[in-house]
Amino acid sequence: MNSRASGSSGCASRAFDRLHPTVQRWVYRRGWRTLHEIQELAVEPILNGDDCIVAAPTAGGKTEAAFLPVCSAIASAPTPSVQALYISPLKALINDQYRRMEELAEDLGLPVFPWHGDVAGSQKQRFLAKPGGILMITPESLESLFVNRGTRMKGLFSGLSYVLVDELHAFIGMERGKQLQCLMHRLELVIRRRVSRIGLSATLGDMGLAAEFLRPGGDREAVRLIVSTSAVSDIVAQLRGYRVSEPEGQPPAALTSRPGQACSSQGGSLAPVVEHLFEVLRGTHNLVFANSRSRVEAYADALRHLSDATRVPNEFVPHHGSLSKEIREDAEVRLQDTSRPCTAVCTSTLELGIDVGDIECVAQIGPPPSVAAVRQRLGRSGRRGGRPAQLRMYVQEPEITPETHPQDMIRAQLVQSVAMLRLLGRGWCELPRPNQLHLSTLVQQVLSMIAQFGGVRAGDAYGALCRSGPFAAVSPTIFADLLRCLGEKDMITQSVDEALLLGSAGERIVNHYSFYSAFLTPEEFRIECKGVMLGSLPVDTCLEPGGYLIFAGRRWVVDEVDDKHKVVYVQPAEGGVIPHFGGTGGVVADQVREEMRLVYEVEHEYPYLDEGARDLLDEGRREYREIGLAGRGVLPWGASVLLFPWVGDRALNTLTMLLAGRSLCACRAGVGIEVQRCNVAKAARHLHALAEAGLQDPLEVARRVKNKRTEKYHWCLSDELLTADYASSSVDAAGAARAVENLMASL
DNA sequence: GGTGATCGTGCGTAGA
Repeated sequence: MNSRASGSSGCASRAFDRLHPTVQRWVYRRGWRTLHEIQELAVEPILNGDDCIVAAPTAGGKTEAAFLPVCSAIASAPTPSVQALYISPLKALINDQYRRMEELAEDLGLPVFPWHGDVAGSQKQRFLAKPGGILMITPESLESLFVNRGTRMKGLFSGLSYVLVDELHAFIGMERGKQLQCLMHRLELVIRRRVSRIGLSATLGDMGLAAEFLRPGGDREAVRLIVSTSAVSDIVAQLRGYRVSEPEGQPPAALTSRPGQACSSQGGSLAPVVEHLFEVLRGTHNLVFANSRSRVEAYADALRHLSDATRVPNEFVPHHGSLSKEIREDAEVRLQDTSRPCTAVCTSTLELGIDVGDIECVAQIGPPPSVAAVRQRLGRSGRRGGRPAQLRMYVQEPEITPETHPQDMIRAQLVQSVAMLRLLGRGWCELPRPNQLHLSTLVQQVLSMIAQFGGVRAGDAYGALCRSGPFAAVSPTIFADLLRCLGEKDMITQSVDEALLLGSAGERIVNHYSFYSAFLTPEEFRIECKGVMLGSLPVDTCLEPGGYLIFAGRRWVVDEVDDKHKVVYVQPAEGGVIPHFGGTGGVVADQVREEMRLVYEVEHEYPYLDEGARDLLDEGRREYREIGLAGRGVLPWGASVLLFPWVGDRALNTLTMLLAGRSLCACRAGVGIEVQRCNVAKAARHLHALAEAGLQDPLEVARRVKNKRTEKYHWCLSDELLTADYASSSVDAAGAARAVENLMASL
């Protein structure tokens, strides 16, 4: 934290005066001359006990903005129970905040307890023996307290005054976010009163939605929005375009090589981008976001190879979620070490949480997954000294041949990147989808409530979780159906006095520690070399003894595969294949596709494009016109018809399902839909019929989808409930209707 | 004969 540059004498201000004298002294001792704007603004509403959202750029002093008034309030009225509960999505963040809070809390005589999976049992016992002050915890550990200390919850939290949620945006719209809302609500139910909630966030697309998330069903206006008005530093962006012989979307598994040979990625499609990264990033500290773990491995390997070939020390390290904790921490330490340059090639692991030090430049390879992600990633650069944030984007498009599909000819990846930069410039970013049922998480919460109380009446569970709780979108009928399903799977039983109890399957699940998380993690192999754990790979990866592997930025040969213990033993080698990590595609928003159409149709120059990118954009626009897309969305293509309605992925998928439901051979093709064995007249007839039929029932659409089991407790649900859950999360009937309208208008 | 394809997060207790 820097000292504030200000000429004012001391910190005197109305807000400062309201802080506890010990907190004031702590602020003086840090050498701060003034409070940050956000800290000034937060004091009053937090001391009033209002629900608040504190939004400010990274390193903008948000944590102090919340903790200075919170500590002031609770230090004046000590109780023998937790007074402030801090909830974080990351263990690393808890460790970080604990270190930052320790001294202030000690001055105030407030105990602070970190509590997560890596915290020693003895420390947890100390808290349970003498609870008080501030508890810093993950949602999963809080869930474990409800399950294992159900009867003690009231005593532990009876004096609770504040709940703080860090990185609020990381929860909104996720299963974990629904779980968090339940935990906050169940805490209030157990102590029988409202507790002030404070959400901390850097990136929020819509403050109203964030307010609704923080206090679901409450009055949005009652949530105080405390937003920093300090200018976000300027962005210096460059978008470079490349033509490659293989499409960028090529499965990375194709990047293979034999021992002694460079990976084909070296001479192939990665080469120009790798050479440019090598040239401009060496000598400084940077982050390169490569979108997938396979690509992180491919680029880290190629950059290491180029360093070796030019006989310079390698400055490039990989960082992603499948690498071991040790390898990731090594990369983090190297990144923070100012004495020697380092560039991390990473996935979204380095997007939030961990302090990455002073970053010169953020590079993005391929179109970013969302505008929100670019915003978050950019926040990692130009943090100090008011320098503008530096963004370098790289897009690779395939050479056009007679076989090239129109979806590649219009250079959609490049145009999507431009569209996203335009939206970023306007301050827009994606919103989570509201009103999702989240039935998998509801299953978890029902089981957790039974464990908490040793049994619960169905009506009480419905009241707590749905009627007055965060599952307001769940009707009594759906809830009753869900309980019936749980009964059939022996997850729950009903006692003679009608209380719900855990069944034998339910007992087994609730009593295992894996119960506490709301999300699912696939089974994995551990990758080990000479007793050192390198990381993990999904079990469906084909690994055979003698096979080569690129992992953790190095090359290996497989020694032995231990199927029983799920371990793969490897040794250093010269050859390698980029492994496949699995995963399903992301969701592009409606606004991004609409913006793409504008980029095609409005001849605007973008000064941040390099020659290659300008060339590709010109070519994309020319092809867009030549294949007849200007003002038109239905095109003949050989024996097929292509549809380009310029809507987001949910709407596009819904329309594809509706067309398939009319016995058409429809499938997604890039940013559009391909209908095989079809002509324009036939497509027009079907579109007309869909327009006539009006808005489709999302349940009818979802019913036809086969693989709907995607979340943790989906296996407990009936087809009908799965269908309802899928419809609420993935079907966009209104969007599909809009898509049909767009296409009809262009006919 | 075949095919596409994001990431990330988390974890008790009792007993030896």
